[in-house]
Amino acid sequence: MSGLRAQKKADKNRRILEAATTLFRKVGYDSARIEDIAEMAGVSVGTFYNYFKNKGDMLMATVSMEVEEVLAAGDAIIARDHDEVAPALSELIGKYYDHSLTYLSKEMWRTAMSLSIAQPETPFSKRYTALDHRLSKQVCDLIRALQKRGVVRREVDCDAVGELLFNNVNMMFIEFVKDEEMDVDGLKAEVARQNAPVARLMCLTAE
Amino acid sequence: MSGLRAQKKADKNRRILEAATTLFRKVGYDSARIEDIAEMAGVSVGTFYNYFKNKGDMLMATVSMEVEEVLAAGDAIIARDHDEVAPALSELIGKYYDHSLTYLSKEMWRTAMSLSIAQPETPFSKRYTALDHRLSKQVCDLIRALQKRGVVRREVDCDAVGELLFNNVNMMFIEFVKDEEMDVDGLKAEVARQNAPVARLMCLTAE
DNA sequence: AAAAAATATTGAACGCGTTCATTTTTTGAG
DNA sequence: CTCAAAAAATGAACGCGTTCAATATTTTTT
Repeated sequence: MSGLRAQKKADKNRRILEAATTLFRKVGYDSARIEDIAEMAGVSVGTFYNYFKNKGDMLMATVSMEVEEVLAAGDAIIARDHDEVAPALSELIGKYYDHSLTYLSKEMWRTAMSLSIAQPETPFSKRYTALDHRLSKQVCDLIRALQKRGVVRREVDCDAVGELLFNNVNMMFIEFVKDEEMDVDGLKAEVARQNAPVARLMCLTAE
Repeated sequence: MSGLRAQKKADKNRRILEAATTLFRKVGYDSARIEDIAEMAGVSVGTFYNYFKNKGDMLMATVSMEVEEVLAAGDAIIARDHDEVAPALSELIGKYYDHSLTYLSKEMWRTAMSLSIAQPETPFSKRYTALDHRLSKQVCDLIRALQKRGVVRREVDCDAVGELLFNNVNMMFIEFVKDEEMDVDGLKAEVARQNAPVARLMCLTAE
């Protein structure tokens, strides 16, 4: 009979997570009170805190899901053969941006980023940072793949350029979520413009 | 005598600002309570809120001072003649980083950045973003100056490259303030490595 | 100078995330 | 089945940023 406790626990975990994501989407992260989440999940406030370290930790589940999916999609893009630098980059980056609002609103992204900067020692921040690094590495991998195919000059340091480009992608994403007016297409266009000179200079063909 | 009110006001403003910055430096931003700041300034909590919109707004004064100074120093660097791209970039960026901890601690930077992302509609965030854009523009100006001198290829889009490089500088600075272990020299070295390929490709001489 | 209007100060109260001592439920041994 | 120990649930209480109705002070009007 010893599965009872574990089963209840799993059930509550799921109910709380469901309630939280529902409320975050409905009223926004800030306006969703722990009390409301707990009530919707049918537990007390104290129980919420037995299951999650704090409110911010609830976001991480969603952020993780988002980024894991986009990483998988990115791998598929890298695996294909590309004959030009700029279009390959645009495709990968475009995938990041297109997918970004699938599970998270701009407000939720702002909160997640804000938390990861404000409290870098928390598990939340560390997981967030780790996901960022995997994305950065993926851009490096794309450049390297292009170099292997002879599309990118042999002497280029792929990691250096990849990190540079990704950091720009990331910073522009911050600008994007800070501005409710800005849409994904505008974002993609701006980043493509910023990438263009580097993409061009990296090419052998542009010689 | 109608100057009485204005004089009292200016005096209180100064006292509150002084108390806040003193406490921020002494015990950190989070641990400095409004109650303590108010007490040290010899006013009530309510009065604090008559002078400042909120706690975060107090940071902006310090951030502004910091960035204004660094912008002035940057202009002086750009005004000089540079014969190579990488060293010129390193000097400007190095100045940004070297100056960054003059008035603000890493924790204060984290708080400022975090606030500017979390609440983009506040005056705080808007002023912060404006300062960022001026810094970004300064990097663009440096590239343009190098291009005018014939050090950078004529066909390069200076704004595109400048924004790209600055966004990397900024993102790396976020990593820097998130990591209490990291020192300025390590930061500068990493950014120089990331810049190197782009700097090299931009050069005419590397042809 | 007194009264009225304008402006500034105040601190108790509020909202909400978080904690923790107490109570309730579950478990396994005898 | 009984009961003591372990685990989980609970909600009142706390901390701190922020608000606001009441009070005090300064300026203007007469």
